[in-house]
Amino acid sequence: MTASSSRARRTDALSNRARILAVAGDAFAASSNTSMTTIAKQAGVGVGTLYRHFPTREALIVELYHHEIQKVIDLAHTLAAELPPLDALRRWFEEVAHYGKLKYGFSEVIHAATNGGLDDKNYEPFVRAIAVLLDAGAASGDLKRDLDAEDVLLQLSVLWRIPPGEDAATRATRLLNLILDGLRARPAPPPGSPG
Amino acid sequence: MTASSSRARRTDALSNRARILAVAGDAFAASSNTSMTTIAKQAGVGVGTLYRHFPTREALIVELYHHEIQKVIDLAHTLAAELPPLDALRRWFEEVAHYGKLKYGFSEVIHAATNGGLDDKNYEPFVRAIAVLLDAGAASGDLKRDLDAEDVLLQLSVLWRIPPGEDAATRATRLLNLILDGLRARPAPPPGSPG
DNA sequence: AGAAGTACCGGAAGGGCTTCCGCTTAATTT
DNA sequence: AAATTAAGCGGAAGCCCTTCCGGTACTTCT
Repeated sequence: MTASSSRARRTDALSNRARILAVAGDAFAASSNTSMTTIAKQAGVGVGTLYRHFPTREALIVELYHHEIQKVIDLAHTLAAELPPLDALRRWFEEVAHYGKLKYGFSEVIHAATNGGLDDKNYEPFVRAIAVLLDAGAASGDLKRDLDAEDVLLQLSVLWRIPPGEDAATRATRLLNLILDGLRARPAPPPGSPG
Repeated sequence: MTASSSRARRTDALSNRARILAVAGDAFAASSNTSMTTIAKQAGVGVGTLYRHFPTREALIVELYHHEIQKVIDLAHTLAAELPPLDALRRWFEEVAHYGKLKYGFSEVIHAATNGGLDDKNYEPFVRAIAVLLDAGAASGDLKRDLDAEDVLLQLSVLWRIPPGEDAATRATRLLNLILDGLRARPAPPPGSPG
């Protein structure tokens, strides 16, 4: 059922693409700001070819971490099914913060999507994963009911903008708690409290 | 008491600096991503001169909006003194969001500071302004007691990363509410509630 | 006024991202 | 097997930010 309109992709194009991904994986692992030119050179192709396959630096990165991103997205669904809503949310946030620190594919997805680039292919599943977690919390009454998944995603993006340093982990935890508390349903104030 | 070590600044340097600032003000107002080269050209100086006066693009922007930034910082102190803590905080956040949208000097300050650039000259007053607001809230019991001003600043930075669009204002408000709820002191859960 | 000293200027140059387009060559047709 | 066609290639070129340094021209001293 694959819509192969006219011709199949050329084999050299295929192998180039694969080689670029392999090289880029190593390159970014070594230094996260390796230049496109360098990657092209190492892969033995011209910049033009690199850009034909990945129209943007961010596109390349997103493609690279595609699998890891998918794993995290899947995790959201698993957690939502297996844990109490609040725990699920917290666990997932922690996972996101962790990955965001190590690799930084997430950060790129958010940034690209947030800044109008990138089609929804990568962004939307992320949003839906959050929505699942939020829905579970809304159903159980632990979370507010009118939460917007994109809002939450935006808040999460703060987690990987924490400047690196020895207290980074502590800050991440603190911020995570603040975010979570913001999402939690507020108990009604006791009657007769000062207005 | 000014430490004028050897000589006074040259008059051409002074006038160049002033002209650059004037030109840059207009240029950024017209298009926030005007290039340094363009600004230099419009100011009738070489890029080298531009960079001698403002070692970085962000430095130029920060200097440009210095006054506005100071105004917002002052406002924090005023509000803290005049309004109930929660109202003061909300009002101030709204102001920050507003300015951040219009100009974007703030965004640059945060970004620069967050990414290790920029000395504290611009960053610290911002943090202290927040601290004042937080302290007032802690004293009145409306806010949590152990809040970190830098954490809150980081959260605020989300406000000016909202993608522009017709619903931007709505989203800003929603996010602002989430952030505020995260900062508010949580009433103790009623005794006997499910753990 | 003239000379000396140096703060400051200007723009070439290096490195980055991305676009463009003439040429190559794999895939397909005859 | 030769011819045809267009997918794909490569790298020059445009624009950006920033650095560097030889030359200029304010200031100051005599």
